[in-house]
Amino acid sequence: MGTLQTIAAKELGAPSHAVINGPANSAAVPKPGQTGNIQRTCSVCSVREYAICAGVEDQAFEQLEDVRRNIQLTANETLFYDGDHASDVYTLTDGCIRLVKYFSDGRRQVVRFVTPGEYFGYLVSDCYAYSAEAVIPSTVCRFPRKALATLCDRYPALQSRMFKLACRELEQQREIQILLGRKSVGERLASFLLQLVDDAGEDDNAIHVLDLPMCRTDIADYLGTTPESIARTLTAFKGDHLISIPKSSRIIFDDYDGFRQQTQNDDDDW
Amino acid sequence: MGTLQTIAAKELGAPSHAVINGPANSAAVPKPGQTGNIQRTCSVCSVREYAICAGVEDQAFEQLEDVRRNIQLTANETLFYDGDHASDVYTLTDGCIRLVKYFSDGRRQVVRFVTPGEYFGYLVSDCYAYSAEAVIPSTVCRFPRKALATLCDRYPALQSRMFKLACRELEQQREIQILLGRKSVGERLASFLLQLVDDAGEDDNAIHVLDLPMCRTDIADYLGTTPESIARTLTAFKGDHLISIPKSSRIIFDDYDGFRQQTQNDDDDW
DNA sequence: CGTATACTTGAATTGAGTCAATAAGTGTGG
DNA sequence: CCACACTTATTGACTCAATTCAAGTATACG
Repeated sequence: MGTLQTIAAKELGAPSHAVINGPANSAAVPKPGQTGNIQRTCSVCSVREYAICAGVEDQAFEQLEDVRRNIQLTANETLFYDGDHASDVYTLTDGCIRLVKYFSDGRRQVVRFVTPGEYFGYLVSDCYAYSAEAVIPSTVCRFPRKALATLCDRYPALQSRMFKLACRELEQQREIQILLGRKSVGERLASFLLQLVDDAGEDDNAIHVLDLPMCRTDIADYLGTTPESIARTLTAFKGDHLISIPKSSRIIFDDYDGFRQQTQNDDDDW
Repeated sequence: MGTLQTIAAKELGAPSHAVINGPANSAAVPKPGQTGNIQRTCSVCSVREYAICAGVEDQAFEQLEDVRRNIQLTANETLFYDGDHASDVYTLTDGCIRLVKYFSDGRRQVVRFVTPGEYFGYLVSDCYAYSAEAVIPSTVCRFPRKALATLCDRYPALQSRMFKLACRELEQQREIQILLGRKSVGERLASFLLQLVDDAGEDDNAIHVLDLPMCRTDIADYLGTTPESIARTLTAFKGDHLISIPKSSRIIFDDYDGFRQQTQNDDDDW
């Protein structure tokens, strides 16, 4: 199963492996595990405050810093493949990653979009159950799973932090399950977009603008539908004066409260 | 319909809360939190070997035993409601529990079926995000969340055990996401049934027989479809001589290998 | 043995998918 | 800056898997 998917991914013209630590290596195609010389320090890390690293004792944090490596990814580059031996855990520093599962017949399910500060790649089993691909140019922070496990043993706070994050992910995952199981395409898309603005938006009074990093196909494969349906539904929202779309990657919520209704109601003027 | 029943039950002022600790109390209606005198001991617990309690140091185990309470549930009884303060974590000892989310318009999504040995109810947030209802008469083991958290602090192995179980659940959850997002009703049902037999079946050579604890409506609400579609799909499988259904709750896999194909193929004679 | 509940089957309807064509971007090189 | 190629998004017409609505049948239970 995993094998087939991996093959499928590769047949689609898989891009080269990730460039690790930037400039010095960027021309070559380094093997995973190779390290570069531009190691960004944690002190300037944009997600320092809410990634795994947050809320962990100083000592643990320093040791985390020691085992970690930065990796740069270009758009659509694959970080790891479904079925690869799961040797590392990652935190996304910058950009956007899609975790995706390929079927042998070409169907694809985007399992999760990872946003900055979130981590991914931890498992019970030995192999990744999905591929990780950069949606846009991205930077991730890599932790060897073994080293992380050792640190978890030594510092229960880290273990507990990872547990909490896993639980939160489980809760999010259930939301998606509900979307996919019981909601119409319109409701799914509305929920999805709202989650994105609400996560991004700090100032509530500001005009609600959303810049989508991912394309329609990615969204469709996440929401269990097709790019055509996504386009149609967006057009319908536009027709109801709920949103406007100055360019395909930007959505402005003209009637934010009205739009919220779309999460539960689909029975309007379809 | 299961849906109406449960909603009705709730609106009518809720069925009595679970009977705690069996026989001595079974006539009365004890309040939650009250304890009875028939406290089954862990030593005879059927799931001792693979529940949270497994693989934990003796000392931690003894303390776990101290904070736990058994609770008996009758079929369709609700253990806790969506939105209740999440004060406890549970392990299912015997029976089957469905975790379910209700929409205001009557739609329902079964989020998970809990089988013996699994635990549920742990969260980051303060309130349960779903209701827990017994599918059939069931027994659960209740641990106060706070006490469990304290034990986790003291015994990292317990923490680590819970983390692993959460990760495994996350993996299962992803499988469901794929089912709901990209598979046809036939594929979903086949995957679902196979997961149940494979989990239950110890002996591989034996005839593959599956006794379903849950009704069609529950299955439909889990797989994002309708009871009618479930019935039709089962009939189709029967027509293809893949299964037989001596009674509605029992499925015999006449052509187990052929049936497995149905998880990925739907392009036969529909 | 009747009544409630769950399950199955049939017929009609529809939301969303498929296929196909057009439009709008995006990037490249002259 | 424009022409060309290429990718991504939108729109339209048609189709179909699955839902809905409506009986009918089986099964369990007091």
